[in-house]
Amino acid sequence: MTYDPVLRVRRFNRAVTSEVGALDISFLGRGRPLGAARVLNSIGQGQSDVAAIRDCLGLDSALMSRLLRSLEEEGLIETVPNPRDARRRIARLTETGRSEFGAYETLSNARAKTFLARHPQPEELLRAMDIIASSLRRDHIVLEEKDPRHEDAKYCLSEYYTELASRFRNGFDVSLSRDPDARDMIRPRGAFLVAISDGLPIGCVGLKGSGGEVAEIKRLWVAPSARGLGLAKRLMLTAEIAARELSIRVLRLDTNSALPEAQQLYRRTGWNEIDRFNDDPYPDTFFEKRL
Amino acid sequence: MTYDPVLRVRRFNRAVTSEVGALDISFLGRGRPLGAARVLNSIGQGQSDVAAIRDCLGLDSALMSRLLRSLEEEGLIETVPNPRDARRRIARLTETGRSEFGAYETLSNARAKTFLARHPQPEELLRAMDIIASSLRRDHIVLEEKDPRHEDAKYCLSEYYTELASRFRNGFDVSLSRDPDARDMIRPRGAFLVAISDGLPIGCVGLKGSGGEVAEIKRLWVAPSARGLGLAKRLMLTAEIAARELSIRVLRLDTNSALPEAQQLYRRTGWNEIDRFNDDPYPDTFFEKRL
DNA sequence: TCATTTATCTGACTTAAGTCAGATAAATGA
DNA sequence: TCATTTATCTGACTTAAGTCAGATAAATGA
Repeated sequence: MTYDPVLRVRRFNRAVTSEVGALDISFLGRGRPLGAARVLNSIGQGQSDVAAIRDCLGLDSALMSRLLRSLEEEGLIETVPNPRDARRRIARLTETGRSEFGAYETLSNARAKTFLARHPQPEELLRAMDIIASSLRRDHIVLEEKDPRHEDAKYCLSEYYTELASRFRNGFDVSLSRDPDARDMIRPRGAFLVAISDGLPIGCVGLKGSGGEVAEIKRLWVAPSARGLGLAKRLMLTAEIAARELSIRVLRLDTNSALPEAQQLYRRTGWNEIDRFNDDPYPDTFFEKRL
Repeated sequence: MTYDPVLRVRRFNRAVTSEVGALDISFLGRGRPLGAARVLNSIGQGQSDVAAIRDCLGLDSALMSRLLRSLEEEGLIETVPNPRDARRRIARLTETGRSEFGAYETLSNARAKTFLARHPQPEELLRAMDIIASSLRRDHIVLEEKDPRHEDAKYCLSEYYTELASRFRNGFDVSLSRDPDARDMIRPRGAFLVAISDGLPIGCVGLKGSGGEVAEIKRLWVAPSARGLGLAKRLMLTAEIAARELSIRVLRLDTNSALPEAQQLYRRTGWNEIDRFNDDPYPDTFFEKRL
């Protein structure tokens, strides 16, 4: 029996909007109207092209111009013409602007911390928040190629190992598995992709090359909060594109029947089951795909 | 390994606020400023005391007065002095106002439906929304005494049976259990409490009386989305208060060791284990509490 | 009884946000 | 080359929201 979904969505909306004081990135308390604070924040976040900021905040050009002037008068930003198109302007923080932006960041972080501290079961709440954020912003998930020793990659891998440990009947110990050398997953031999959603790493895949025409797909993982969004498929296809760029002709992978949804994905996307091709203790099923 | 919770909360905030067009109960598209629409909505929702509306929407009295005038001029509401205090006023919808309020409701429902339809895995998303709404609004959960045959009570009971079926080794069939007569859970013999959070039933408990000094606690259930908020304890204590009002001196209950968190609650709140007092096939542990 | 408090209302403001027309200067493309 | 397009800016507005002081009438309580 399912309670009316429409009622549940509206209840969520009411809860979120009524707690807006705690949730909203509201730029109160620093004596500056919201509009100006939002522009300052965009610039601090790394956006510099005036037209891009205007677009992304949905501001009218007249309003945008005035907000920039007011931030300039406060000494927080400076604008210079774009050297490649003198009609356009580039905005950047001054030293004062940087410290003011930092103050907003500190305030936002503190607010998020207080918010969590006020709630029992913060871990449960966070998991739910992750699901909602990943789903709402699913069209803004970006795949970035990173060094497998990068912080975000290491986070994904550690989550991946934890998940294998909980799903394999006899657990999982990475030291018993053939852990690929990081250099085999960096160009020109291979690649390592991390899916980032609004700053949070939510998935990864490794392309482990050997220098030859055959490479392996390793470490395909999608965060529980981001499942069902088609992300695994996207990671695999992006890894295939990277493989083609590296002149790789044949891809192989090993997997375990304790991960049926992964096998289903491979079968549906042109992979064929082949004989065992290594003596790693964990996998029991092997696939190949010719590019 | 846990990713920085502060980053995750802020990511959620960005996602929710950037999707505000889909989420916010924004009163656009009916040619009326937000302030007036919010007041109309409050009145439509059943609030009538002007001061109460002002308080709950956080409006200044001057602003409130003007918003009421503008709604009156549109012919949507009428205000009359409160008969018990002629300084206060009571606002209510006119016929036109009722249909205009209905239009907002239809719009909000349609928007919620469209929102869900746009997302893959809506059930997963709804579960996460329930968790967040219950947690954010945990101080606004109300316990209401209802007829166990009421829609909300029936929903809670059906969820309760589903949960028992999944947690008991051999499933659960309510027809094999001693299902209490509804009249035994209605005053003056007993009571049935439903916990409502912003319109959604999220928990229940039954007090099954016999007309004598001994009564039973039955059907204690808390929705998965509302666990960890202390709701079970609150339901139990409220049931005890009802029992005292009905001159009940001894409470009994039966439970199953497949529900360890329930047993833990009973032991921590003054219940003592006793011998089996019925031949119901499901319970294996029995408790008593003297009031 | 009567000073004080309370709820609502009115007038006269301010502030933030936003709109619209038109100016200016640079880039674009037939 | 030169009409057209584009990005930004300025002036002159409007609208929504909100503030503050004071008025009015009813309720409250020593």
